Order: sequence, then C-alpha cells, then structure tokens
Amino acid sequence: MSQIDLSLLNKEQLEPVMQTEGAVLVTAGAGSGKTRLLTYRIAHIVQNLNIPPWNILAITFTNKAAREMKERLSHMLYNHEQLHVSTFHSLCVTILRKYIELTGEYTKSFSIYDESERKKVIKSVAAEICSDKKDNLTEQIDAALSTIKNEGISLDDYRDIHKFEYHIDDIVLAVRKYNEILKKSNALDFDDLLNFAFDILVQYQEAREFYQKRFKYIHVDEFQDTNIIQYKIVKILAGRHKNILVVGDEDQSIYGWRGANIGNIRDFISDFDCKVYKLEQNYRSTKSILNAANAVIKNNESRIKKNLWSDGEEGQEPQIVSNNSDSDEAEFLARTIKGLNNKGMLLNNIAVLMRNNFLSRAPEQKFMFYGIPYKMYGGFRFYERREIKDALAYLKILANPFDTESISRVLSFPKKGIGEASIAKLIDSAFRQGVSPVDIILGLINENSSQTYDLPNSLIKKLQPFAKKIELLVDCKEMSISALIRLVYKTFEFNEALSAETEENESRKENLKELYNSILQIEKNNPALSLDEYVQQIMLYSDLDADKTSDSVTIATIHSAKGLEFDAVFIIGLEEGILPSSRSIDDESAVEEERRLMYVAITRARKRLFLSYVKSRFMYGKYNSAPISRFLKETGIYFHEFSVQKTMAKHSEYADFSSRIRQNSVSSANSNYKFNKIENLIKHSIDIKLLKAGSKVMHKRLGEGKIISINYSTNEADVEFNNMGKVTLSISLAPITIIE
DNA sequence: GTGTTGAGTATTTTT
DNA sequence: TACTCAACAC
Repeated sequence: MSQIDLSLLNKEQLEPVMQTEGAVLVTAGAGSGKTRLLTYRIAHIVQNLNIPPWNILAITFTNKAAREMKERLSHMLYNHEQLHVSTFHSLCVTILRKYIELTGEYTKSFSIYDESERKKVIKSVAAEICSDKKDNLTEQIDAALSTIKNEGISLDDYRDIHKFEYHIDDIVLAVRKYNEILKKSNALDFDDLLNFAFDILVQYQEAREFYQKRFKYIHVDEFQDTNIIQYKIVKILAGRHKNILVVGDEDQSIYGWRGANIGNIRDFISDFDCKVYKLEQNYRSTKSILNAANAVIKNNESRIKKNLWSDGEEGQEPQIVSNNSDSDEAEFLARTIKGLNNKGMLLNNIAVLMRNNFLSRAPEQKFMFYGIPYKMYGGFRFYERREIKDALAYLKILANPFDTESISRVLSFPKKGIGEASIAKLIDSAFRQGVSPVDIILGLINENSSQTYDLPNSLIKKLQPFAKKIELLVDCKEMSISALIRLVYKTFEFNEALSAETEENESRKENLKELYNSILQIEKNNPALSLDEYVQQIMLYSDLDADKTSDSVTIATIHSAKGLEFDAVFIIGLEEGILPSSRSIDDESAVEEERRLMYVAITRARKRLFLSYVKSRFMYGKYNSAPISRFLKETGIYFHEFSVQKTMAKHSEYADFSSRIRQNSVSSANSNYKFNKIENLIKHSIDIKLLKAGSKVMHKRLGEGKIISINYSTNEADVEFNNMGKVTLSISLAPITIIE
C-alpha cells in the first residue's frame, strides 16, 4: 500500500497527527473530525513511519466506536488486524486472560458478572447481614462498591472517609463479603476488570513490561469520560514510551454518574509534559444548528470557553415542535420522518434521540403502526433477556464451573422442583469442600458418594437425573459453541418448557433461535474462538450487531448516540423532569451534566433539527404535565406556540399518510410490540406489482383488509380494514401479506 | 417448593 | 402502566 495521504486534513488536525512522539492532548469540539484525526494518525504511524501495527493501542468508549474505527482503518491499512483497537473493558479482559493466573486466585476462564448478577449478589449479602431494612442497605452497598472500584481506593480508606456514617461497619463487611463471593465464584464484575488488570500491571513486572514495551503509541478517545482507574491504567501503559495522545471534549462529558472524572484532563497536563491542540472547526452541522448548540452550552459556568465555528451553510433554522400528548408527538415523528424519506432522505440518516428509555415507547408503536423500520439503541438489550441468560448460563458453567450465579440459573430453568433454599445448600456445600458446584452435581451420579455432600436425600433424588444431563454436556465440551447451545436446548428441553402458547413464549423461542444464529455468525467470523472467550466477550457486548443492510430510523438514548451523526435529528421529551431529569433538577452541577447531554444531542444533527416537547405525557400510568425544558429556551430559537395542526401545516415535508385515520383507532394500537423485530416486518412486506384494488390483505396487527386504491407514484395503498376503517399504508414497508 | 395475588413503587443514562 | 416483592395457599 502506498503512503497515507494527509492532505485531507486541515492544519489543526494535521499538527497532532504529525506529533507522534511524546504526550499530546487534543481538545476536540463536537463534529470537528476527531475520529478522522485518530484514524489518520494511526494509519500514518503504521504506513508512513513503518511501525508494526502490533505496537499501536487505541482505546474507545464503546464497542460500537471500536468497530467503526477498525472498519475505517481496514480501508487504509492492509495489516490492520494486528492493531489493538478496543474498549477499556476488553483490553482489560485481554490482559487478565494472559496474566490473571499469576495471582493464583482466579483462572483465565473467569466469569464476568453484569449489572444484574452484581445486584443479586449485593442483595444476598445485604439479606445476610441484616434481614430488616435491607432495602436501604442494598443501595448503600451498591454505592460503596462503585465508589471504591471506580476511584480505586482501598476498603480501609473508604472506611476512614465514611467513619461517621450510620451503617459503615455493616457496609464494610458487606463489601468484603461481596468480593469474597465473587472470588469463590471465579467471577469479576465490570469494575473489577479494570481494577484487577491495573493491580496486575502494578504487581507483576513481567506483565507490566510486556504491555509497556508492546504499546509504543497509545490513543485514547472520549478522554473526558474516563474514570480514575482507567486513567491509572493509561498512565502505567504509557510509562515506558510515553507516546500518548488523548482526545476529549469537556462539553461532551456525560458519564459523571459512572465515575467519569473531568479532572483527568487537568491531571494529564500535569502528569505528562504534553502538547495541547484544539480543534474548533465543525464540519458536521449547519451554522444554525451550531448556534443553537453554542447558545445552550454557554450557560454552563464550569467550563473552559471555546469557540466552535463552521464555514458551512446557514441551513434551516431548528424547529421547535409542540404537541398535546406523547402519542401526538409520535404521530408527528412518523409523519415528518415519512415526509423527509419521501423527499429522498435515507431513514439511516434520521434519528430520534431521548433522555431515557421509556420515551421510546410511543414512537416505537407509531413506527410499527405505519411500518416505518427502526432500530433501537439502548433499552431492552438482547443479552439481558431472561431466556438468553438462562441459555447462556449452561455454557458458562462449562467454562467456569464455579460460577454460582449461572449455577443458580441452570437449576432454576427449566423448572426442576429445586428452589432457592436448595440451591443455597448446594453452593454452600461446594464452597465448604473447596470444589465447584458442578463437581458436586456430577458426583451425585455415583449414588454411594451422596453421603459425603450432606445434602438432603430428597434434593439428591431431584438432582440425579439432572446430573446425568450435565455429564453429557460436560462430555461434549469440545464441540463447537453452536453445537453446544443446540445440545443445551435439546437436552434440557427448552422447547417443552416454553410450549404454553403465549405470545411471550413465542418471542422467547424466537430469541433463542436468534442466539443460535448469532453464534453461527460469530463462529464464521472467528473460527478459533474458545468457549470461555465467547462467554467473556458476550458479556461486554450489550447487543447483537445491528442489521446494517436495512434502511431504518435510529431511536436512541442520547448517551448511546454519542459519537454518531445524522442528517436529521429529533430530540423528544424536552420537558423539565425529563431533560433535565427530575433527579438532577436541584443540583447545579447535575444540571450542567444534563445541559451537556442536550449539547451532545443537538450536535448529532447535520442538517435538520427538531426539538419537541408535549403538554401532557403518559407516565406511571397517568398523564403528567411538565413545564418546557429550560434548555429549549436557552437555544434562543424563536418560540412558536404552535397548535398541533399548525405545526403540521408548517412542515412541507409532513407526510399525509391517510386523509382520515380516525384518531381513536390510531391510539388503539396497543403495546407488546417491543419484542417484535423489524426484520420480521420487512420479510412480510410485498411487491406493489402483486397488488390490485380489491385484493385482500392481512396486516400483522390491523388484521384483514381490502385494498381500495393504489397510488403507484408514492407506493402507497388505501386499505379498508374490518375493524379499523380506512388506512393508508406504505406497500414496501407495511407488514402485510396478500391473502386473496 | 411453586404459583398466585395485591400492594407498592418506579424510569436516568452503560461497559 | 408494568414491574418487583412479600404474603399466602396448595
């Protein structure tokens, strides 16, 4: 491959790209091309300076960002495979897999406990310490654990700092017990991954030198969102070559609640003798969008002033949209998006952004109703679904037979007549004898040995048939992962357990199938992947890879939309109590973080921006009214008090789906759509040529209907539904099939 | 040990 | 609304 052409970079971007030696801090405003800077710098170091890709480390904040960066680099470098581009958490898993056995306390097939497993352990610890008022204790233990692990302070120091607190001794004890349980289970939580990796780098010279020598050039993206322990890791990794570049933007720091420490930027300046560069030219948004963003963020007091500018077009003024209810808001979204789409904007270039997950409900329903394909980021995550966790638990106990949370799942699903108390006995017996719970279960196959485990006979009877199945599974451990998961479904009779004909069960079976398919996919891409690596990796991924092939609208929380950009962005729920969230409203620094969220949301937009609030929103089972978000006022955009109809009329791109959809039939579209995959819809959609007036069709939710007329230029048809009346549907999108 | 019911409560945000 | 948790019945 030829030299990397750096002429596409502007002067501000070029300088830090060329400054490869030593420490570099880049403060990069939103949309100023920091990803471009990072990828070109890495490509430049490898291609133009002839540094082996093996020597490069790039740390991103999310898996999505890592994937994207790898993707871009794959077009620039032929030997990109050897670059290490990953999140902090996966970097730490890599380090731990290589070196954790030096500690003698864990094996490299350790389990990773996610938030729900962590919560369960905390709860059990709280219950053990004091059975009354444990609710409060649970929260306190949770808080203590996260402070200790995010800030990397010792338990003793924590006790000193909080020595006057009421329950401090209980909390310290609980933290000890929590860590004890995880250790016995050969398990680490997300924070442990960082802390243990750091400890290993500190304590074992071999490990430290290996990575210090290897990573000659280190890059950290989203530096404003690193926490204290992450910064410590960066510092120790860069300890030898000291070639490190960090990119960040204070105004986009939105993870304070997770321990992100803006002070890291200051510390970086004093810890390293670093050069500082600024990127202030925005290439993404129109001037009018940028103006709104700047107008909002300048209200933050604690902030270094900067001047984000653009020499692009003025563009259309962002629009403030008012609606009576969340369902009207969603109606507005559907129609406007359809209108933009009709005018040629790809759905892929459109996003609906919101403060929290529950706001997605109304838009999802409307999009389903109108057959607008969408993908949802954040929210219900695939690997967090019950049935998926249940299935994976069987694989996890093969990888790590000490994983008590998975053991308890395996014993609970499918139902075997074994309850919580029995599970506790089994695990306790294993701990006492220093063997794994799986060993105990397998031991029960030989009836004679049952005496030694001191378990009640009734329980042993229940466990024995199960033990045989587990033995079969263990014997097949060397098979491929996909074969194993099939064996699990079959041997443990998942289908039978989900045979009751409910919608819920159908969707569970569907998801289990999808899990199997995803494993096939992963095996194809990575044939050498071992079982324990697979279950570790899966824990760091929140979702299956989004389907890139279909054109669909993005619905996302603002947090998960960070780093993305779209032609058109709709920010919904701009009401006090939502953005800013009710929990932050009386804490000025919390409000500033909320304001940064607003800023991040606005700066996702390239061309069009819609800011939406409603007069009354359905939440907690009733309608609530809240004042308009202060941030909306801060944008300085002229405030039109639209009525819904006027709003609609004002938008030329507003699509008229149907002249007369009866309002009540529209709002009768009910819930339970959330597990339906948009792919299903697409599979069901049909070719317009197959339709004619008079055809009978079946709509996935609207039921049976008859085509009245077809508009071939817009690809839409008027359909008379038996129980809905007349509805205009997009033929290529609506979930319909021809029945006659 | 499991399943049902009713009360009470909750929605930030993610690796 | 929709979910969790405790109490109670079997």
